[in-house]
Amino acid sequence: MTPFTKAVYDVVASIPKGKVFTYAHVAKLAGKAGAARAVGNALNKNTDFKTVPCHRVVRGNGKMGGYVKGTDKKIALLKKEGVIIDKERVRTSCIIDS
DNA sequence: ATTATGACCGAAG
DNA sequence: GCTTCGGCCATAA
Repeated sequence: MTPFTKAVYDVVASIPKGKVFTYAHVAKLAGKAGAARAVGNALNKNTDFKTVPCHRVVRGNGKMGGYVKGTDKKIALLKKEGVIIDKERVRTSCIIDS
């Protein structure tokens, strides 16, 4: 595991319940702003939502990125946690992209 | 060092 | 709205 990946995990693990981060935002908090693509790559190798709730990370436009179980399962989990979903899309109000 | 890859992003049609 | 294209970045080989 690389330092960047570790940073990404730490950030993702700090995402509050009922809210979601964008890949770009996670990248920025990880110290590598703009490395959204690299973030997705790191999450792809570790789909442990027990230690890393990767289902709380969505794309900049609110659409789903990827998920081992499929975007539908990811949406179901988010809704279950209290995140509002609009037609396969996360409500902007629930996305933390400061 | 160079090439290839991927859960991305923004602009253009 | 959606699709396509070019550009970004960290990793692996």
